[in-house]
Formats: sequence, structure tokens, C-alpha cells
Amino acid sequence: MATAGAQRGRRVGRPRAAQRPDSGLEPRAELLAAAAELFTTLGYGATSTRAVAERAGMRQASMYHYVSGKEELLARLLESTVAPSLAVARELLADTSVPAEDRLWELCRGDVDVLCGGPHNLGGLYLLPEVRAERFAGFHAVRAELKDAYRQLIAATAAGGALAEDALDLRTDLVFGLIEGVILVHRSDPERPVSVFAEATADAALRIVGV
Amino acid sequence: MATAGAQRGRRVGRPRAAQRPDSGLEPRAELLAAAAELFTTLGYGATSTRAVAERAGMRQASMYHYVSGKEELLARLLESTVAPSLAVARELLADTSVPAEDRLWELCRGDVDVLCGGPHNLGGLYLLPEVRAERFAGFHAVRAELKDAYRQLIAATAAGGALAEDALDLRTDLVFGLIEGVILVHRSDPERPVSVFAEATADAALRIVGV
DNA sequence: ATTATCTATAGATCTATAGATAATGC
DNA sequence: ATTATCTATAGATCTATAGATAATGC
Repeated sequence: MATAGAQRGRRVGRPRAAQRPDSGLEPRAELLAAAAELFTTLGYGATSTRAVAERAGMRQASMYHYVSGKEELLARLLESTVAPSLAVARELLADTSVPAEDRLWELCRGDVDVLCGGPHNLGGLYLLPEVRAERFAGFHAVRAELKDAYRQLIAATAAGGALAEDALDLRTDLVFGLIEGVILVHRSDPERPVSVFAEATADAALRIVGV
Repeated sequence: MATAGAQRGRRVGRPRAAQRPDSGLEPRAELLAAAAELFTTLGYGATSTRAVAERAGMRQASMYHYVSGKEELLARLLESTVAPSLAVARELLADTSVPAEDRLWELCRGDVDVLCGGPHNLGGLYLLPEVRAERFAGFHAVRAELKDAYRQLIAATAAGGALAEDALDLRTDLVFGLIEGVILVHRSDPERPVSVFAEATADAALRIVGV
């Protein structure tokens, strides 16, 4: 009945040198949370494996019991940020019973909500320059699929249907830029409720498209 | 009559070990250009002093003849990106003979134009997580002044004048987010003429404000 | 016996400095 | 003499591995 780690002080293996207040997370999840915080605040290149491990309550070498290195941490975090948005996007694309304008609004709102709503500013991870490296090509493919969902929904609106290809690309870039930028700006005023911010961003996106 | 460096092969000092095609820039400017390219593409933490120096055509140690280290390079680059925008912002704030809507449009257009227009995506430097560190406080103060100029111009528009304080903050964040995000998105499609992109962004910003 | 952790460390960086060197300038 | 560069390197990292250790499980 007991989940792993739920019962304190009864775990297999050598005890940790420095106990941390129990976050309730399993070690791997705690490493990911630590990496998320450090990557978004310090940057990827500036974060050492030691810093990640110690924030997760273990010594630097112990990290390698759970992950192959820093790169894996970043790759997993990137996946975890884009996966929920993409799932929403696919549903919205399929649901043609709802007007495209409403579906676009919902995609924007949900995207901002998820990406600003987490404990750390995970949305900011997209924007790390290091992420452009070849080895994250898998993530970029998924990201491109999300962007294409935006494009399709914009094209399906009344205002978007009239646009030529390159004008549609431009609108898509503006909306996508708004979403990404707003996620960045959010960190400068994290007091404001995310839901308010997300809805205001979705409104703004529709105004950009021309609804 | 001759500017420094203009006459090839006649410079004082030990010759370089590896000549590079003459960019026409002086060594310090070439270091800054190299740093701009590497910081924006690889990230700050992931860029070594060796990489910067060698891209600028000199050995790693020679860099220290011109700058005190990586931090100074980043600080100078940040200043160079925000200074022109801020100069424009101050002029526009003072020029009350022009409608606020037009001045806001021009500020947005100019900002995107300058930040996407350079040889590298200097605008992306704002967004490096490392820049949030304490030591760049001076840059953040200037950046905050620019953001306040946006806020004042938005407040001066017909639509903005009716807003309560927190609603005005929200609009400002949306517009500022759009500008920053759009600069990021630009790098994914650098073929499009910057002027077209800058004007479309300014249009979008006004639609967000509600003109 | 298995597991999760630890300590220790090799090898690869990276930064910043010391001191040598090869030009021009006087 | 002055200058811009070089080579060399000390000292401080950082990553990833090897092997020891201290729990539980059987």
C-alpha cells in the first residue's frame, strides 16, 4: 500500500549525508525540480551538476544513479513543458464543432496557464540559447508541431482565412511571439494571478489576429 | 589621416599567430561581435573566453588586453542594445505634439527594428537567464526605464487613459512581452525583411492596447 | 543480495596572470 | 621604449567513473 518514499526513514540503501526537508517527491522528480529552478534562474551552462544534485538533497555523484547527466535533465524538462500544450492543441484541432476563434483563444490561454503556472518558470526553458543545439532536435520537432497548430487555427478564423501564405506566417509569428514573450515577462511580476494573465494574453492574441 | 587598423600589416605589436580575414573592426569591437554571436547562439555560460577570443582572431589570453573578462563583454553588449531604444523613448515621451498612439507605434517599431536589425540577434541577450544576476543591476535599471516609457505612452492613449493601475500594468506587460517574444521568434525566420516585421509588430501592439 | 547512497579522484576543461617576444616609434 | 600579441601555466572548477559503505530484504 505504501508508495515509494512515503514512509520516512525506512528506505533501502545508504542514508543521505545531508537530509533535506522531505518534499514528498521521489529523487528523480526532485532532481528535475531542482534543475528546472536552476536552469531557469541561472541558465543551463551556468548550472553545475553539483548545484543540481545538492539542491535535490544528494551529493553530485549520486545524481548519476538517476540520470545520465545535465543534458537528460534538460531534455526531460523540455518534453514535460511542451507535451501538455500539444495534447490540448491536438484536441482543439479535431473539435470542429467549436468556432476556430474560440479554440485559438483556448489554446493561447491554456499554453500560458501551463507554462506560467508551474512552480518554476518552465516556459522560460524554451528560450535558453543552449536548447537550439542539434541534440535537442526531437524537442524542436514537437515544438514545430505546436506552432503549426497555432497556424492552422489562425487560418481557420474568419480574419485568418483571407490571408495569403506569408501574411499567415507573419500572424502566426506574432501570436507565437506574444505567447513566448508573455511567459518571460510573467517572471517579473509573479504576484499577479496566472489565470488573469492567461486570459488577457488570449484576448490579446485574438486582437492580433484581427477578430 | 589613416584610422587605426586601416592600413594592413603596419600595426604595432607582435603579429597575431593566426590571421583572420580583416573584418575592418578594431580588436575590441571584434571581440564584442564575437561575443554577441556566441552568447546569442550558445548561451553565456556555455561560451568560453577561448571561443570568444579565437573567433575574434586572437589567442585566449590576448582578450584580457582589451576587456576584463566575459562579464564585461556581456555588460557592454547589454548597454549597446538598450541605449538606442531608450534614446528614442525619451524623445518620443517629450514630443507631445504627436498623438500618443503614433508615438507608441513608433517606439515599438523602432525597438524591434534595432533589436532584430543587427548582425546577430542582440535582442535575445535580454533573455539570457544569466542576465538576471545582481551584477547586471545597472542594465536592469535602464531596462526598467524603457518599460516605464512604454507604460506612460500606453496610459496617454485614448484606450489606455481609461484603465485602472493594475489594468495598465497588464497591458504594459502584454505589449512588452510581445516585443520581447517577437525578437526571439525572429531568429527562426531571419529571411523576412526586418522592417516589415517591425511594422507588423507595432500594429499588433496597438491592437493589444485597444486602438 | 540488493540497493541507494557515499567518498575519492582522474581527466578535461576554463579563467586569469606572468613573463617572453616581435613588431613599430623615436 | 612602447605596444600588442604570444606561450605557458597555476589554480579552480566541472563531469563522470570507480569503488566503498550502510541501509533493507530474504
